[in-house]
Amino acid sequence: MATIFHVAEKAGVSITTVSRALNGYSDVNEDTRRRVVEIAGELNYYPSAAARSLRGKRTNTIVFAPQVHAHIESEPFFKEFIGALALACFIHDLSLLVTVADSPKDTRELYRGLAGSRRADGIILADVEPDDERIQLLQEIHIPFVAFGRTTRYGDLTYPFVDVDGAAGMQALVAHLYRQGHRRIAYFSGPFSTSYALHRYSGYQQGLRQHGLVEDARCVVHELQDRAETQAAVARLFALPRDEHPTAIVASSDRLALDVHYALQAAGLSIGRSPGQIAVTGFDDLPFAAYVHPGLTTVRQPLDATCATLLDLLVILIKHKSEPIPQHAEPGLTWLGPQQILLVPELVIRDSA
Amino acid sequence: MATIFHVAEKAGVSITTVSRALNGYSDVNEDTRRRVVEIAGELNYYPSAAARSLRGKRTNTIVFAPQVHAHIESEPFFKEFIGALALACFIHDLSLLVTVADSPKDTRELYRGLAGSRRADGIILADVEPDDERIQLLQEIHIPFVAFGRTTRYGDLTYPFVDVDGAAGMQALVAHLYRQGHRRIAYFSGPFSTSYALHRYSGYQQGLRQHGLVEDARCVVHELQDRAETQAAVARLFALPRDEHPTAIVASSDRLALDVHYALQAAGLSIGRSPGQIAVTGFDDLPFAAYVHPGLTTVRQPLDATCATLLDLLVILIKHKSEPIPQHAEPGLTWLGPQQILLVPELVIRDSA
DNA sequence: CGCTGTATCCAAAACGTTTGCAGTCGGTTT
DNA sequence: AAACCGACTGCAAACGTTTTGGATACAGCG
Repeated sequence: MATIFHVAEKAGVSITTVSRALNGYSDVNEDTRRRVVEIAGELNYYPSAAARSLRGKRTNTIVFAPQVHAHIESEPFFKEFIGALALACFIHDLSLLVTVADSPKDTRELYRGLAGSRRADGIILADVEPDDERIQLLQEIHIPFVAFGRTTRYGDLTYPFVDVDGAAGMQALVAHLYRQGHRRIAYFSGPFSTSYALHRYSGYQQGLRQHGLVEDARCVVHELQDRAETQAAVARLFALPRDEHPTAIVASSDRLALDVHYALQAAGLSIGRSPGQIAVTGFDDLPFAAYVHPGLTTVRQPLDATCATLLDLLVILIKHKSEPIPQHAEPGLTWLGPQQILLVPELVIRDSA
Repeated sequence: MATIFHVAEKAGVSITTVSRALNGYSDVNEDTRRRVVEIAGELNYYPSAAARSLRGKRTNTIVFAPQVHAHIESEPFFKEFIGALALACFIHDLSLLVTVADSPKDTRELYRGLAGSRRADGIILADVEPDDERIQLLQEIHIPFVAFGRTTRYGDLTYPFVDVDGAAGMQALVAHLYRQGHRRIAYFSGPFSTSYALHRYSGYQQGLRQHGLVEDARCVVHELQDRAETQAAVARLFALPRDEHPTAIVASSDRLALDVHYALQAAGLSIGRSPGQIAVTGFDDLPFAAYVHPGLTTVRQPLDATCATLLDLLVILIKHKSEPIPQHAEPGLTWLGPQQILLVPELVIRDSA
């Protein structure tokens, strides 16, 4: 395997010159550089990542370290997320390390190990919980990180995050349903152990208020875990007096919406936007939201933009360490704090509502 | 940040002893070891990954390097795959690097760079094409790798792979349909640019032959790309004379099956196992196969077993470099060659067939 | 008392880079 | 003529480990 020595020898220069030539320093003769570059190519030379990160203090690697098994609810979305993140990393010329740990204890240990072994320059967090202890841990450890999602008490703490405005998305959804004539809108939510579930629910509530509707406790179901529970909840809904049946069901995620979808179809109810049909909506715009019939009306999380923003922020953090961050304005993007960005999602109207 | 020197100093021993104590060598006093371990803990010491892999020749990292954008067809499955792979890596105590490249040219460069920079000990390939040039490249480069999937001419070449027996899966599916009374079984396939599509198709053909059925060219559609094409193909199927309508449609993947599902529902046709309904089957058992109504009958790719096997094989390859590989027998697992393993998939019967 | 064996420990080399500092060599300024 | 400058180039240190090949001390043995 070729090292910098081989290149230096063959080019008849010192390793210093090879290094400088390859790294684009200005103090090397243009002819020399060309020769070095050519020979490096011939020899198939690539600098050793290990040596490089040992010497310089950078690994050019970031790690995506989700809590797996935390909530099955969010799994399908995070698989999508990884894909988008990998692509964004490629664009930023970064390597992406993916780690998972089973238990919270493992997670703590994992993060410490990651930081301690200097395996990565920064961490991307996801699946943030309402009062997520990992954030404090990472701040103590002193490793650059950006979270995808907020704790609910983000007012107190300042830590960098990017989030999609779940409340705004839900409001848009409710507004859409209201325009379509719906007045009895049910809400199904997954567990409140992730913060986005809370934000989305509060968006639903705000949406109702904005249109003068009142929340009907019998039509709001929380902490839904699996399909059986969802099916039972749907059954309860339609066991209400006929004139109190909801005409639309808003679900806190696409996965849950698909469960609702299934339950309605299994119950022989028709889904859609026409009168007499039940409207169903989701959140996330997973690829499979378009695969059911009728297609699921939902809110698209701007995955590519989210990942790009996450990385932008993280890269800045890594570079500046603790210097202040420049805040530039951009459309579709709100700065909540110095390192806190909110992205607005987009309504995707299909046939289910 | 604590280094081995700090630990050594505080423990009053040399760095050699610290290293050996922490790595479980036998020639260090048990008392000393305990003290070292304790102090390492206090100091939050973790060995530098860079230094370690610079010195020892191992990174304890493997890289998953799929060809992205090659075929959208296979995307959803590979997102699932990453998740399973990450978990398997965690179990093997390996780090997982995920890289993607857009173009084949980038891919070549990416692989060379990966090997040249010694960033990882081995590579996991996926999405193997019928005549995949990457395999030759990797053999030239001389980096341990295992492919998930086969080239179609795997007879000639010997390279390590793990694959799920698509042909066997399809045969099981056809047999199941035959038992259910189906005699006119259509086949829809995605592009033949991936080898598994070929294997699955040949399994379908074998399945027909085994039951004395003959392939009807009008009922076999290849190279289906998007939903519009699928919808058109379904329409053509049911434009045939009534008594020549297929009673079942076998799709080469779940994704495609869901398109068929959608097309049938949109055409007002009923899907299911009862007489008069159209049966639909898929392949992969994506999570969403269970989310449509009726649930999709399909063939489950044993994802966890696949990833575990891939890693087992790769780890052996890394350790032995070029020594012969021990071949141990196990249920549900066939050795095609010295480093070539075939896993048998499992039929998952739901309500769509 | 010297020799061998065992249990423990350590110094130093090596891994492949990047970079601070110092050198060389023409040409230009004072 | 001396001093200086700019453009290049090279030496050697440093990054944090693991490992090789001893050292040291102490016990048992003849």
